Amino acid sequence: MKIGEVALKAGVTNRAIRHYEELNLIKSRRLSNNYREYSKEALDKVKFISRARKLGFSIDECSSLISLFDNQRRKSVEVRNIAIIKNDELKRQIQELKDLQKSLEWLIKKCPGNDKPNCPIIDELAS
Amino acid sequence: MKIGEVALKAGVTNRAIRHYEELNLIKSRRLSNNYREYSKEALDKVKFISRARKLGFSIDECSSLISLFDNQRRKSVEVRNIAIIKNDELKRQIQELKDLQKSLEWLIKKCPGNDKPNCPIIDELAS
DNA sequence: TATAAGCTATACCCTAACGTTAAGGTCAAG
DNA sequence: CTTGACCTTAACGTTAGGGTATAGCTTATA
Repeated sequence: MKIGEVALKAGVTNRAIRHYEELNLIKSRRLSNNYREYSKEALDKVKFISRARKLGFSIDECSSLISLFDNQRRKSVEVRNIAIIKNDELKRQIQELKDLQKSLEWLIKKCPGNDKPNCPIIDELAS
Repeated sequence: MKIGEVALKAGVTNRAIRHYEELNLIKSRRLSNNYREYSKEALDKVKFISRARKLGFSIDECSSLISLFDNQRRKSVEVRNIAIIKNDELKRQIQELKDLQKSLEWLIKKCPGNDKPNCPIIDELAS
């Protein structure tokens, strides 16, 4: 199948697929008119990448995961380790954002939000 | 004062200051040797930007905030609106990350993490 | 006074993961 | 024959600076 169909079925853009191909995460052969032709396995990989990306994995991590996906002699602990690292990163990132959001919320509550110039948010940033 | 002193006092790099200047967030005059010379007001603005960045505001948003900071006839509601938008963005982003993290955690729990190839994480991504 | 250390300048390349033109080739339908 | 949908490559834009190279200026030390 051609790139548009793969994109549609995997729920990503044509550009993303070409990008993954540039990075050697997937492969295609060429038709006589130079159009890319993808196998069902390639489509599956694009779907795999799409899901992994949505789970927060970077392209680099997706690359590792695909190698494991391809490797029938993989050890599940290898996959699990990648996931654990990502999970820890996510937890840390969430906490950072929560702290920020709380600070911002606090400032918003203190701001009268009227027509006058006096503003605790500006004051805090300028302090 | 020169760029190094401003950087030190504001807790940012020289490069960041030059970057802010390129984007017209701050200004400097030049000494006879072409070195940048900053006023105390400029230092205050760099500090302002630094704090705003740490609160999650983009450079573009910092630019708007500085305009309001400079404007003595600003309305606090304008500042508040920018902060509210950012706060909403943060909340949404946090929720997304939380959902991701929960999904990942669930998969990690289901994975045996041993020497065998069978892996629910891979299975899920490939499903 | 000469030299080294330290600060400053401009300028170009790099990051992540594509988005977005630009400019053009291919193919089926009307 | 033309229109429109789909495909191609190439290359710049995005975010917020970091890193590096090269060179000029300043200051402290030998």
